[in-house]
Amino acid sequence: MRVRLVRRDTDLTVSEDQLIFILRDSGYKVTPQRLAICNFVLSSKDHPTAEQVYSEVLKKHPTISLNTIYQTMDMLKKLNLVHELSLEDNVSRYDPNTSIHVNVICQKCNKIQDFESENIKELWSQIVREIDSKPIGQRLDVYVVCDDCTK
Amino acid sequence: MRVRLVRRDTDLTVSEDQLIFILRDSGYKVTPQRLAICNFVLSSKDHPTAEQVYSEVLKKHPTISLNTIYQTMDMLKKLNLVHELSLEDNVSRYDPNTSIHVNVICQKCNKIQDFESENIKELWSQIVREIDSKPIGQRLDVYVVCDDCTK
DNA sequence: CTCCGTGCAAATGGTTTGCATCTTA
DNA sequence: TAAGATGCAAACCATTTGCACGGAG
Repeated sequence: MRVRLVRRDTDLTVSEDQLIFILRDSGYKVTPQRLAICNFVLSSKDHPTAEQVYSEVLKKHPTISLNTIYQTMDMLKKLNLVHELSLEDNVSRYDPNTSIHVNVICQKCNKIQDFESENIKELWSQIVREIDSKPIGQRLDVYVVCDDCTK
Repeated sequence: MRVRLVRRDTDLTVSEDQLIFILRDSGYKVTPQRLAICNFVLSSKDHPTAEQVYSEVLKKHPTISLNTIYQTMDMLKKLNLVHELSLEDNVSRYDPNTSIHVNVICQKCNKIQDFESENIKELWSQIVREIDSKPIGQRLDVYVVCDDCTK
């Protein structure tokens, strides 16, 4: 029997109030730019690159710079609110899904889809148990050719 | 009970004769530079960067260029004799172990250790079975702080 | 008022490209 | 001898750095 898998349909995004608390609590200042970047990235169902975050946030903040994007992504990484995925093109994607899941990545177009399930988490924990080390994170990729690219 | 895990102690490296056959068979010409690069990378227990391959091969081929390293690594990728691992520093490492295994990666120094076992392969195949796609590859990372960096 | 964040510009550095020369088959 | 490989140099481009100004606390 095949388990039906859904892609992250539960919304794991923190609310803006929660976010503001986390930032202040960690010693980061709350600025309109940071909020705009965080709102976009943390609610994204995609895995945007810095450039994609930039062009999106640019709509509301016409003077924002890529520098600020990178700094904010660093902050989000430190707060463990996003994971960074470096693909073979050596461009980083940012994933707001920080729970254990599988990235299904198209080898042609680099599109990424997340899959998670309790069963995957259980099986992965068995794998980790075999390895004699204290894991502080993981990355599980499956490479495919997606439907669009198969055509 | 903990399964004892060893790092790739079986030598999976193809012999030079096999390699030469594979290259010719795939339409690639056999050159001294290619053989030197392949010999080093394919027998490496490490996960060298292009720069590291370069400085190693430079000892025997003082005029070799980075260009040739990159081209040869592309060839090895196409022949599925190495996997490319892009880490968060956006520098590619090359892994001659192309069977299913876990990369144990130190977050501080980026050192990589491979772990493989039959049990891991079995558990991973169960995870893949859950995902409705035809995998053409995978990448399993566990992030740790290695012993050296803990000190 | 102080420190941190922002944004502009310049620098960095891994990787790619163009091209003339050389080598393999 | 023709197609492909090499090596030099220049280009590329994602990311980082330096720094003066501005806004948050």
